[in-house]
Amino acid sequence: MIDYTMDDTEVHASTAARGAMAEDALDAQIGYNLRRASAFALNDFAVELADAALRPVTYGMLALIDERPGIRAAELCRLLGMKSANMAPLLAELEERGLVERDDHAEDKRVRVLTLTPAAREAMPRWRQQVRRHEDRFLHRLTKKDRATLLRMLRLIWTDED
Amino acid sequence: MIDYTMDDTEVHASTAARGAMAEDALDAQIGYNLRRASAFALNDFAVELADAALRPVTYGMLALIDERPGIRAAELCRLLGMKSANMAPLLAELEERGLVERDDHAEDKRVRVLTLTPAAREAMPRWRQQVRRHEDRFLHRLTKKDRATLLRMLRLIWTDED
DNA sequence: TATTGTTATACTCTATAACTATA
DNA sequence: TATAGTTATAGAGTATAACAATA
Repeated sequence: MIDYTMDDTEVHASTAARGAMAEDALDAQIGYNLRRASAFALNDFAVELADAALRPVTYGMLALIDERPGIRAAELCRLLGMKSANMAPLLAELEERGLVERDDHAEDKRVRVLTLTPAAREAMPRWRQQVRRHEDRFLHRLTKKDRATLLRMLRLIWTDED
Repeated sequence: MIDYTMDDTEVHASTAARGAMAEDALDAQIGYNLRRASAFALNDFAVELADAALRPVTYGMLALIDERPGIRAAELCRLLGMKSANMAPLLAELEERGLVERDDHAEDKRVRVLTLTPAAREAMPRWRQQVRRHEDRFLHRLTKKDRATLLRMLRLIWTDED
């Protein structure tokens, strides 16, 4: 059993003097550190995928369409936690760039069915490799075991399953 | 030496068919899950602190000024990872709302020295309690030990120390 | 009536550039 | 020259509202 109790000497003098707990320090808040870590990773992603002109959101869309070819736009929204109002212009951009195809559904005329173009399918392995490099870079201080633990905990935060 | 080979049974059929590794699945990427978890927490923060009209960024500013009264604006920027160009209007907003005081530095006339107003100092304990409630809510599926581990790993991602 | 997808619009956060006042 | 702070502006992400077409 590991003891994670905060050492009182780590409490900033001025906060302790006013009775605020170490638990309340901004540095001790997971939400704050989650936001900083996410911002750090987003920034690193932008650097690594700059030449591909892919941002985390657009890469996520491509990756999921590649994993589930023929997926509906509404389903893509649901899986990525996006509003369809925000998805529409991004799909238009990816279609314009020749990466995504939007086809009519056979039975339901409201539905748009999504697939990657051959060009995008061909590029995906290289983009995936860049993402792997990006992850290895911003996670370089975490062991493989750490990373698996982190992944599990992050999923516990935002998903309902497991 | 640890074996990091992915179990083939976890590979989604359609991706495995095209030779993509499970490691490459969007769901398996820490960056993606970090972004989703952070977005989830940000949203929950907004709900909990809506009545106080505080967002994560403005709360962070108040919390740090409270921890380090008399801090310089430039130092606040550095600690929070913000550009001074973005900090300025937020400080103006908080001053306008009677929460922050901006005073001239005694020796260096360029510097603005920041303190909480008595009203803000009085309100901080309630806001801190709301933040604790928020953290307990979005982290309810993580044990205390999990949370300490998560905190450590998030810091390893975005900070240089430790 | 409900769902799919779209357009329009607004807000927050972040980024760069240009500027001033001061060191 | 360099630093502290400000203003202006633009981009990316996300939110709601309103709408047309279809189920």
